[in-house]
Amino acid sequence: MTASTDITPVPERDRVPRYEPTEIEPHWQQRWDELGLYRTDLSDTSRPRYYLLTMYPYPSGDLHIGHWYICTPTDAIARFRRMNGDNVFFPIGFDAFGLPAENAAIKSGIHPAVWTMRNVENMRRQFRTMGATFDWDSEVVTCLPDYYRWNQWIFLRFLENDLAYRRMSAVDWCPKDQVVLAREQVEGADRVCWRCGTPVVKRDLEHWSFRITKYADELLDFTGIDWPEPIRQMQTNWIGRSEGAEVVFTTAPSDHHAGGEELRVFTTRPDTLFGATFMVLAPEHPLVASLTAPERRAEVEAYIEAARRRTEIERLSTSREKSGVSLGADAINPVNGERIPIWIADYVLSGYGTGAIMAVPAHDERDFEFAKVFGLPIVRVIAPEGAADDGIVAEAFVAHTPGERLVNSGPYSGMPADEGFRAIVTDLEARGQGTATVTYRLRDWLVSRQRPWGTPIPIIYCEADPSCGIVPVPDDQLPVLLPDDFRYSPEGGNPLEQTESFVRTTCPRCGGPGRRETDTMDTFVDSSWYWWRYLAPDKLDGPIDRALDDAWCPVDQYTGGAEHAVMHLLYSRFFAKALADLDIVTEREPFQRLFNQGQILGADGERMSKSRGNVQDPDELVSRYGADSVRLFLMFMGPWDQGGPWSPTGIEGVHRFLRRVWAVVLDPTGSESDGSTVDVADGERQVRVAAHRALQGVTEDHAGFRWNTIVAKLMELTNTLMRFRGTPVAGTSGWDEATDLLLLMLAPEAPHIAEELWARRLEAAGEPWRSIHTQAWPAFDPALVVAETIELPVQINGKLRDLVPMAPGLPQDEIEQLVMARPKVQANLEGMSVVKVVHVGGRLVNIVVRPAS
RNA sequence: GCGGGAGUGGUGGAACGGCAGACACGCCAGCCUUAGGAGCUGGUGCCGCGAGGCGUGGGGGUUCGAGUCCCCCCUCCCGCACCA
Repeated sequence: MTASTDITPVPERDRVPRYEPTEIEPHWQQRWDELGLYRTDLSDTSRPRYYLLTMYPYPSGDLHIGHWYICTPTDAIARFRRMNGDNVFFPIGFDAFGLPAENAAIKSGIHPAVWTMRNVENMRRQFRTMGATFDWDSEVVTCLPDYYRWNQWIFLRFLENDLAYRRMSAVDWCPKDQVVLAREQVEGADRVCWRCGTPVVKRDLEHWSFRITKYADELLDFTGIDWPEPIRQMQTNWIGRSEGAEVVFTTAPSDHHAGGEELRVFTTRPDTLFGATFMVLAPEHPLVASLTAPERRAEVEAYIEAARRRTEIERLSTSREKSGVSLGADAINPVNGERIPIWIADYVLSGYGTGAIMAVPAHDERDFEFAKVFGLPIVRVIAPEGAADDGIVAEAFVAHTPGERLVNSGPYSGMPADEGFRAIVTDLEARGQGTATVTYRLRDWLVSRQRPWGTPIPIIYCEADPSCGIVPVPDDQLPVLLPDDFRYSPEGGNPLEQTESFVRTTCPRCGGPGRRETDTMDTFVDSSWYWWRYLAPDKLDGPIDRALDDAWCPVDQYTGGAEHAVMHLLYSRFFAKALADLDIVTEREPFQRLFNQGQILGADGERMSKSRGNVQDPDELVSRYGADSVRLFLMFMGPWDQGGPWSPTGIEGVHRFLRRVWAVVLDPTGSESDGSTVDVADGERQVRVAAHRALQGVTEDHAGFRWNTIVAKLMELTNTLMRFRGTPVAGTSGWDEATDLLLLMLAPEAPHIAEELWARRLEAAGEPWRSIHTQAWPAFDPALVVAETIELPVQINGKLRDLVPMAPGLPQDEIEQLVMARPKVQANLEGMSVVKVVHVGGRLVNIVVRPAS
């Protein structure tokens, strides 16, 4: 009371609170949640629908920065679409079956279900800190029976419609642990089991498969969907359609072999049939054993054994020297009756085509190399126009050229290659020795997994009556539940096999004893239809609500990692087509528009994984800088489809930016000005122009998800506002307009700070609160974005020489007059004669000159 | 190896075939502050005192003009069918 004069009055502007993201962010997250701002009314048809889907995560335990990189820009899309008037549905869930839970179970004895659900709990909590607008009411968790029973239901429908079937397939097998190994569980160049170091072998097992190849041609057709070209190309190459012919060779009789067996080969070049100088079978080909001459048996068997240890990637490598073994038997070429030797080689795969090829070394690079290594004959049968046929073939002639003709091809010699192709196939067909055929590289989808943590395949093997055989579990007995008591035994194998309570059952057909199928489904089955389940996660009488499917699908926008370019995205397309044929859904393509963002790698440039110890924990960044800064930083890093190594350098920059936004909005009169006087009207115009130009750019950038340039434009606008902060411009309505636009533009990307500042401005203006996230996206004023004067770049011979200020839109002759009058231009034209002057739409002038003679 | 993508300052990156380096990080200088891992102002591709020259992984080409289009090569990333 007495010493009041000693107290320095606190200046007005010091009362502006600091930007404390950790205080405002949880507040708004809670508020949005309470208001149900992002719970989507799926029955609302008054607004255009926008189904925004992002690839659901595996519940590994903790969210890492990669999840933020996928989810937070996607959330910005959701918020932007809402501001543009759409009814946005943006769900999330968990891809909850998979290997890591099994590994944890083996290591610590925790049941995979317990481990998984604990992780789900934790990740739900972490997801909330993103400030993302997920509709949690629609969540699905695929390891829960409510979800996986419908995998089983769909499997049974596939089975009924011949889309699911059993076949033999080779898998990587650890002989010691008695388990099938995933590719990532096979380590090193010597291919040993990750757990025990035992060399891995290939083993043939009976497997369930889905008949995706039935849809191969339809999957090649991307009409009507808006997908990135590289992804379409990768899928197209993966499907690998090739047109050609299946040609029937016959085995020739020999001492050890009676002959007369059919040997079918697939070739894309039946026109080269006369150039086939040997034949190559895959080492796994069923006729190998009977064709092998006794004296060659030891060598052949050793080669087969070696091939079975190789990966497909190795076998197809073109950099490896070709290897192979002759069987000591011949085949007869159906076009000319010639005998050619039969070899086996690992570059021929049993799963592609017929597992056998006719080798035409003159016209196939691999066959050419093989022939060189083993000294086999090379006969040219296609000659480019005008080529001298000297009989020497220096390299395989593969490319098609106009005017190429068949040579050395009996009656077909002289024909153009494409005509020869057709003639040979027609003649073979007439004699029953060949047919025109289309082959695909795509193989049917092997869905069986010999693992305990997946959807049980709903099949029972009857042990009482052989006529029952393989019996599907009736729908009313679904779900086939996973046992909650299985144990990993030290002997290995699939624990389900050892769980009597699971395996022992009764045959649904005869009531006798039966064994359950212990294979579970590939987790890609779960992820091939989950977006439909989001629409009705609690539906009890079927997997998919048809009315909601019709109202909301296909998904308008799908976002997720490019590492899923082929498999997940192809399987999902297959499901849409198969389910449409079964009349379960309507649309045949699941995702209208696709965007694949890049991957965030560890600081070491390697894929982030716990085992590498290069995982970036976002929680730490959030507690230090706030979610908005982390979101903005991830968006600012670079193009979204690029990804890159993680480096926190630079997060300070976006954080500083948000602090400047805070200061500019809450404290526009703060005295950071340099004191020079400004023209208020001009300044007001400048901030309005800056705001509307930013708005134009930001709106455009949103269409292409160019977050980095959006953030840069908002920074530029803020920098402009900073220049006028503390000047009378800050009190004008133009300033207010610019700050409002800044906040509205910032709202999708940095939702908390935008909401907080918006609320404070409303409060200061005495208006009732309304969320910035329900405001309409503003429209820019076209009159403000056109330039009043321009500086026209002038080039001489393509090199920049001058910038000429002028009004925009002048006619070419006036521009030329102004340009030619410039001293710099004159100086550069000294001793030159002008060849021509190129005008580029009033944006640039290039004067082409050469030395005057 | 095959298929797809990417290489731009010290760093992340920007740039309808038309002013290379926007916007940031970092660094340098100055200001402000009792203080700063705070804030503000200015500078910053390389060579050169300068005029100017050189510059987008390397080499060729198309074009009045190329980071951008075409061909060859190098490096890195993603996928290759049981990781998800």
